[in-house]
Amino acid sequence: MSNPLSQLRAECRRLLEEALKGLYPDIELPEDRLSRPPTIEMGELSSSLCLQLGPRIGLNPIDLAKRVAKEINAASKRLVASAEEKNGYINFQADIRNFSKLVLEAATGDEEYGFLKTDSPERVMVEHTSANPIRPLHIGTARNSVLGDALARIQRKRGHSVEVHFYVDDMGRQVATATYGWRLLGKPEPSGRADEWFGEIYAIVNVLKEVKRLKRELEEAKERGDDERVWRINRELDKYASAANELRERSPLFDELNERMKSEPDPEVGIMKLNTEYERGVPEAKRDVRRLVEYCVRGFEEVLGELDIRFDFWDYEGDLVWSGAVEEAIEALRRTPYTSYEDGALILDCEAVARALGLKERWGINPSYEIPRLVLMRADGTTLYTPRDIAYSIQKFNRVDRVINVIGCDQSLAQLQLRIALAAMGRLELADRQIHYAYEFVRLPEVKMSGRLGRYVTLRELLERAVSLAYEEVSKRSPNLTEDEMRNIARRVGHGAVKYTLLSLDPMKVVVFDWNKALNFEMNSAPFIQYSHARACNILKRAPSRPEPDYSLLKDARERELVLLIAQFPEVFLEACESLRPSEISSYANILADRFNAFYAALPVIKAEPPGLAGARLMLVDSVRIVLRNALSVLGIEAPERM
RNA sequence: GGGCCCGUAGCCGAGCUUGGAUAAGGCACCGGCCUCCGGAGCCGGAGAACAUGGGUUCGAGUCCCAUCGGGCCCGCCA
Repeated sequence: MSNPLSQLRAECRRLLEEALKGLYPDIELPEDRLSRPPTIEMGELSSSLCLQLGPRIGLNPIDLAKRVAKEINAASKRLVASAEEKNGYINFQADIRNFSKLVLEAATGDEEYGFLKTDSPERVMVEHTSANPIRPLHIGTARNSVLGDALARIQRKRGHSVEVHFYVDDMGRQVATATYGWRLLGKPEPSGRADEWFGEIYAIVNVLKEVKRLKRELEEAKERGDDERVWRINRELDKYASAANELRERSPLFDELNERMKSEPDPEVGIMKLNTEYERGVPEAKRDVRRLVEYCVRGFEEVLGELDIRFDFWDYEGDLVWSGAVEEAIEALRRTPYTSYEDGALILDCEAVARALGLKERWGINPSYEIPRLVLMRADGTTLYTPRDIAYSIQKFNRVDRVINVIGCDQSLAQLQLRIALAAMGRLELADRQIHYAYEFVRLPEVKMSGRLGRYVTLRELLERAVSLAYEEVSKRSPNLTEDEMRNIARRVGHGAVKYTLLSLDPMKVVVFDWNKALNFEMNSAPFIQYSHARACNILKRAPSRPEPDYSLLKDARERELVLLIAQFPEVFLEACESLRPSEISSYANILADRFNAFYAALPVIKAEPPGLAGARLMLVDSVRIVLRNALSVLGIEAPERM
């Protein structure tokens, strides 16, 4: 397992130290992360050490740098060829032969090049997606899935033992609403995609129910002559009426549900009753709700499976309640000094916990911020979402050492309260080892996406469009492929494009969804990187032989740039892993593909003369191939050899 | 009202964790490139008071404070 750039770094560092200590024996050397100079012509690595040290020892930084460079050039070196002062920096030029040999042999000698293994493997859990079952997966939840999947893959490649969990939210009113509607219809088998079919039922019932409620409130407001309220309710009503129209047009279930709900006295009450029965474990409620949820969950499994995103466990919230785990957690909290009863409900004073245990300081929370209290149990004894999640967290740590929860940033407070509850129970160490990996939402250009109103671009729709677009391209560009091959490549390219688009953005930035951007197959996209990979494969396939490489001939700036980039990959992987940022890898892969294309256009490989140069360039191409493939694979994106 | 996050060319966006040289790319726009390994490509051009105002520093897109604009949260919802 090699990290060639770290070897170059170590040598530069040693040369710097020796030179400085030789000149100024008493000098103290600060940390200096050698960085890359602006252009490769200036060298492979550079140090700004003299800029820092110069003023400290009363010397012009440029003079100091010049002296140090001179010392370094006189010393004996292996990977470094020379050092040069420029603007107070010391720029190191790598020894082309030794460094290229080291890098290219490391990359081509290891199919797993770049995936540096940890010395201390841990058990890591990634919980991701965990979308509400009655809402089909859409482009917003896809961001969660793709990020979670990439994080899990990265941790796994790092050598941790990773398990991926989906938390199935079967307890909510939303699921009860869908089940209520399904029962009204006489519980027919779903037609078509189960998750989308139930999603429609949910949206329809919800919208009809809200319309009914608003109409009633409107009458009351009119009677009271509350004009402002009448106006507000009318506005709300408009919103639901237009959503109802959209649903009526889209779904054949609308009219039937509308008809049946008319004879229902109060759907709200029916839904609440079902919800309570489910929590208590009443057999009929359990049977119907579970069946519906399992249909939906299988739908999720299928779409995500298409994207090669898989889960090791599907954890049902209901099971936590029925097993007594939730009750146990609440009971443990009740025995702490931080809870009290208010109107019969059990309350956790989060602010008191934070103060008593110094949590604000520990977790960098603004000291003047007063953390809102958390209701642990309703007056009627039924449970709530966050307390159930507390019980879930405790269970998680029975299995693993570290937890990454990929959950929308709207859950930040709930996730904080959860960790505070863990701390209150004396499990501070668990709270510290649980990360809320937050991400922002994907918005549609005009309206906000809303499952409640049935407004979303489903993930399936997105994937289908991406794949069909990719198919068009493939059939145009590679008409000699068989139908099967074209379909297969279109799938990998289309899915790659969607994943890359979601991964390459900063998770904390709000995304406005745009078909053109999501289906961009040009620069800075998965297809662009995949295409570069296919080109590399093609050269290797066409090369009649592999001449003995003469690495000293890789003198062109484009070649040096590629060698350096390849050397960098292990560090990029490590950084992406430690900082939990898959976009490090996607942007790196894009740059590597970009530079490879420049190299490809300018310099011949197979026909390069002399043969030693052809051999060295073939090693370079093979290294690029391996690194591009590995970078994509750790993001969950495939790299076809042809496209 | 309080808290968290975001604000970089017409548009999209990297860089901010760990301050350092000329602020990367892409789209759109303009001009070139298939006698040579795949044009989903390459080369060149034009386009930026890094939201605003202070501060720290030899040095700030990056750190600190304030202001403005946008998103999210502050439920006995999930």
